[in-house]
Amino acid sequence: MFALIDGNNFYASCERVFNPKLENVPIVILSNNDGCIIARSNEAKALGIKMGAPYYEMKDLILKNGVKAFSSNYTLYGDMSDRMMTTLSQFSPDVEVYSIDECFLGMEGFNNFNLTDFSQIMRQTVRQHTGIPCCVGIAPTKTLAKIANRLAKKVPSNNGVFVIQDEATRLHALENIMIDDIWGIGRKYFKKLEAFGLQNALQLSRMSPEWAKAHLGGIVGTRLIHELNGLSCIDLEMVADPKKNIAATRAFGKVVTNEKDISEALSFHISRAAEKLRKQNSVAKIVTFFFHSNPFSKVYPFIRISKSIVLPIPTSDTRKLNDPVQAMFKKLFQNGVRYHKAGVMLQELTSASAVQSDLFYQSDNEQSTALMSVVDKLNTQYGRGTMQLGSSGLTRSWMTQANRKSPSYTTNWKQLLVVKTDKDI
DNA sequence: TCTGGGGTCCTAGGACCC
DNA sequence: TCTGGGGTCCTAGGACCC
Repeated sequence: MFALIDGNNFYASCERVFNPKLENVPIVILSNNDGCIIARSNEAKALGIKMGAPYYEMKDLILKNGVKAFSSNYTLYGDMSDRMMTTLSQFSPDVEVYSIDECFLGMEGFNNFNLTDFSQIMRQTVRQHTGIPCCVGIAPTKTLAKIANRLAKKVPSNNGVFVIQDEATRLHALENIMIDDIWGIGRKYFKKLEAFGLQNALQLSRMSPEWAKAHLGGIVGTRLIHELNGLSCIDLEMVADPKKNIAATRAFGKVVTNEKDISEALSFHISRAAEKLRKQNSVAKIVTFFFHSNPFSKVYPFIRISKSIVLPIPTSDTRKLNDPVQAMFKKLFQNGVRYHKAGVMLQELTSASAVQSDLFYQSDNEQSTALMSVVDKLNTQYGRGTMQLGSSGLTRSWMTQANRKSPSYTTNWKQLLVVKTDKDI
């Protein structure tokens, strides 16, 4: 059996933990650059504010209804996530942190437990330790656990918990889940399945694995049918594999036209990506950079420039990643374009401890490794950007907008919550 | 005016090997 | 007239997830 625990409206709930005035008030969280709506409280959902919608399209609705909008505060959400996962790991030795707000627990050996009561205890403990409300779904496969979680959340009488333990419950659950609510069915497959006359998960579960193989992406579809029928095909992944790609990309806070700004942005993004790279103790063989104009513009043409550079020897040294990119960038930059976004991707990552040496080029030497390690330590201790490449710039007029960000209550001494007594008021 | 960022896995087809 | 069997690697593209 698998349990899936999922924080309710996670980002919105994180904001509420430190600002109780937001309780029962509609709130939305905006994407980077305050562009799109990426999380909503139940009240905001009820107003018809759509997930992923551009903020400006929803602005009227938001102002009219007193909806509070926040820039995303990933420092806060990441730390709250850690707290939630730490709390949950007390309940089972087998933990898979699936995303910032979700975690699977292995329920092997819990046969003699009343799983519904157990789930309620988990919910209460997470709420007490972190302030985050969550729901629990338990079932014999991960896909069914996802479905159980959905029903725990959707049907109020379930009190935030749903357990699929017997055949009758499984059939009942499947019948009450629409096709597009199934884990692994996205927009395209939804359309396709609809065309076959399929509406709910029960109908899909009765299709043959061969049919699924032909119509739902081969092995993926086959697995999905089995999972719906209670045959577990997707294991718990308790140890996160190192990333195979690392990216750092951002839209600019305003239209950028000049070479220097984009050069700075690329240097800045390379520094961020290299930091992530070193954190997982990897080195990169390929660095790709790109910059482009606004793909949504109806007035200006979409222009995208990108280039992949194969490094002579894999590295995690920010300078060795940045230098060739800057050199190539100078050759590729085009004047007269209204640029919107830039980014870098690191690819073909391998372990830093197993770098193949080269007859002509030296791998990262001791000085290089030592320098990067000092940079990382200083930036951890004294804050991001304490040490940086000069080429990342200082004023950064191109920087992403975040005009509605709440304080980093749990990770920054200067932004701690201040509790006022009656006297203060 | 204004539209995010970061990932994964799978398949098909081509080129090539013995 | 008649032309095998088994495999790898790479890339582009398509789908999905949060």
